[in-house]
Amino acid sequence: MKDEVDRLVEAWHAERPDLDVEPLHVLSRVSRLARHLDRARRAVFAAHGMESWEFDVLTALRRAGPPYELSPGRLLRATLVTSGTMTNRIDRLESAGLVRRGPDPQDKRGVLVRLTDAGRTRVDAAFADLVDRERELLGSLSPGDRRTLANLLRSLLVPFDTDPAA
Amino acid sequence: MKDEVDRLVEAWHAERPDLDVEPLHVLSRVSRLARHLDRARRAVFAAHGMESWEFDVLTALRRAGPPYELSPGRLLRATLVTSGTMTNRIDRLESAGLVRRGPDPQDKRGVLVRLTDAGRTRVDAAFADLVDRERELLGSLSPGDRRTLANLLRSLLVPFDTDPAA
DNA sequence: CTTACCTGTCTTGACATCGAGATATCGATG
DNA sequence: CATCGATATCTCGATGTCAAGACAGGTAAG
Repeated sequence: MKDEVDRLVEAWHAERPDLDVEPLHVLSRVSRLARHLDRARRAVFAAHGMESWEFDVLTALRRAGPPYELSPGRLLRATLVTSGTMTNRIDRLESAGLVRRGPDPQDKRGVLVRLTDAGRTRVDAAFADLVDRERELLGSLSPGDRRTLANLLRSLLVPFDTDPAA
Repeated sequence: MKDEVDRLVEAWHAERPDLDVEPLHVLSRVSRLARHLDRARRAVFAAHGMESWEFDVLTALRRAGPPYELSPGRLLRATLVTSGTMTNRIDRLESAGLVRRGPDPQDKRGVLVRLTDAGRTRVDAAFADLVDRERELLGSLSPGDRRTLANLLRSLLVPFDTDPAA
């Protein structure tokens, strides 16, 4: 069974036989799969009247555990967006009543963003549906394959997660 | 060795012990890796005075082989963007002299976008550097691991590439 | 205690993308 | 050959994101 990336690599091989394009087999698939995943997730969130970016921020707070509170700095590192983007996201989530901003008692420059009860209810429902949908998408893989895949991906990810300059 | 996703899964397990969050081990890694990859690619393209979106379009044309010509419709399906986005991209690439629009002799509704010589030179140089950089990023994996990883990713990708509704 | 640098958050301006709709043409059907 | 749905491309308005910089508060060294 071939996918689009197989066709892509064949085309490159024909056009640039001087190059070894083997890395594309892994990394182009990662990018394309991520793109498809985004769409699938968007569909799940839409059923909860939620956007992907809202989900990203709310889950980061939810994962933190009680009192569901993180600084904007920690949120932007958790979601891999810039500070300007995070300010904008928090503004809108606050308007929607899903989070609330408060001062950081330890650092007068700082702010703490806390999940409201309404926010927690919303994110819990959406997350449960998301995990279900993702399990479907993994349906073609055996449990052993899933572990193998996760381990291989981890070894690619570790350099990025340990060295922010990579 | 743990990565951010291991920490993420542990946090979810502590907060939502009622859910089986095992799918995240694979799919969250795919998304996060794709995000890091985007940044790495951006850095490579910047060395060629090129943006990621330019590269995406130009490589699609380059891969097509002589005469390096595709319709906007084929280009948008190859790059997974909407038609409005593709119109905008072609406009700017045409202004930059990297592609040229012409009529489709077979279909009066249609347009054919062709790579100029300048465009071909630019994309060939950037692509060679990109493959080199990607090979570095795969450095931690043995050739066998790379094949395994590529095969597992393919099996996740096939449903999307065969059934556009997925 | 004060100078100089670093950190955390927010502001601003530019811009690429999306989504819906408009227009023109194709192709199949009767 | 007329009709009608499908297809190809483009237009337009709204919006989320980024990059760079502003600003206030922290932090360490002299």
